[in-house]
Amino acid sequence: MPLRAVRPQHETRTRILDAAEELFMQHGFGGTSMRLLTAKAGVNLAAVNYHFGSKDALIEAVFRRRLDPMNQARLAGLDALEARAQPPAPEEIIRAFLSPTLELVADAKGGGRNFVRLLGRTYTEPARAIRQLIGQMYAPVMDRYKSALARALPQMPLEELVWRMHFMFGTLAYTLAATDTVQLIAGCKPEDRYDARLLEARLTAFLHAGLNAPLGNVIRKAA
Amino acid sequence: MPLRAVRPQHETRTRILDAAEELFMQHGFGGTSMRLLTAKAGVNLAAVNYHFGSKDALIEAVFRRRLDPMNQARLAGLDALEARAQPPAPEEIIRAFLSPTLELVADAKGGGRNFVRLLGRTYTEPARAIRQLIGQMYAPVMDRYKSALARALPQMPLEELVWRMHFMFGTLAYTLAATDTVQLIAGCKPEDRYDARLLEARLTAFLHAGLNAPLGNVIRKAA
DNA sequence: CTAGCATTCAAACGTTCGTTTGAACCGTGG
DNA sequence: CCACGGTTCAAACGAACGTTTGAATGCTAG
Repeated sequence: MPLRAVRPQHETRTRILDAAEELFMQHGFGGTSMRLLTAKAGVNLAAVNYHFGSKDALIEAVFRRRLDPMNQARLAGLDALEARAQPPAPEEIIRAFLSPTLELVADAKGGGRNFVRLLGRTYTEPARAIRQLIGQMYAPVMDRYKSALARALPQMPLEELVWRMHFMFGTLAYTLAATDTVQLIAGCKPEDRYDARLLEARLTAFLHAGLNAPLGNVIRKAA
Repeated sequence: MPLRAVRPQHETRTRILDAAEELFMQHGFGGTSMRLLTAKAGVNLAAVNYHFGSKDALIEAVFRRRLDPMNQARLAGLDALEARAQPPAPEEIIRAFLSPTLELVADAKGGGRNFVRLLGRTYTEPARAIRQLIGQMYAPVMDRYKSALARALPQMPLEELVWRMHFMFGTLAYTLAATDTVQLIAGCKPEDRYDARLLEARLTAFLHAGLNAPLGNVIRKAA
């Protein structure tokens, strides 16, 4: 069993996944044809169906390759926080959730940045099957983080917490997608757009403040 | 010049716009075929090309019908705030921006809710032409609100303000899209999902806190 | 060396897409 | 009454799509 054949064995798969990640980010799923995709990957048109079965299965593989490790890291980060003596602060929990994503943002060469932008867009994907796929992959993570935040913020009604997590998630998703549709980011220094450390500091400050916003108005209106 | 013909004159156009709004929201632009669209609208297949010229022009018309009045209302709201004696507070500015959108959320019958969800998704639309269209329609509004917030928060660096506006916009967009990809909203009372007053209270509290988050960490990291 | 297997390849399949065509329809003004 | 402009209609157009096919290729094991 020679070793030299181990890598090239899956090289075509990897080339397809890399090309798909970038093209899906640029043009969306429907806007990326198999012909364009295989041409960019430098493989035959039939290679996608041979290696993945179908275009839909390729889409799923693109997400699984990045999202499974990312969410595992999120769970591990929470495990580490909860293993300590004192209970984790809300801000620490937010950071544990954010950092696996922001590590990908910092990874320009490996294509992680492409994937993160793709992911940000996919949260609002119309195709039901894709939304379901993402939802399934996130479900255990969201459960754990919801419980952790509920323990860290015992004074907050669970329903309000759920909404604020939703807001936080939206901020992250939109920031990552970073399509600059509303031409805001155009007004900031370009080199800051993908400075992961700076972005993390800005996001954490914003989200932590939002999560801990006073409850007064909401409770009064909800009553 | 008989009056009875004035309304039916554009009935086909309206029927197409209504059907397009709902189908684009459900299946996206690429996922909505002209045949499905015209069937739902109860018009002939060729009607879209006759009345709008092309599918792309129809997409633009769908957005112009709702977005132009919405952004005009945003500008009018800001005018009203700035016409008063004392300068407007940041929270008031946020509310002036949010309320035209939330009025559409409350409009279930007229299809405004459909449009708002469509809009939330389109901020992250891969197709460049559509993003540009939305960006153009938002540009004057964002300029005015950026200036207003900068005056209301003189101590905040402009660059930081731009990022926080970006975060705020993301929160709104994702909340409106409300695809529940991450299965969070599933955990809240269903009737609250479209209670515009409740949503406005929750959003305003969250966004106001985020906008006024302490600057310490960011400035230190940026130095 | 050869048989066997995984992979690659060019070509074609049937379907669906947005758009166009030219005739039919119909209320209105001359 | 007729003729005309705006509108609707069924039918067809060429292009692009995802997928399938069957032969060619190249490495591996016996």
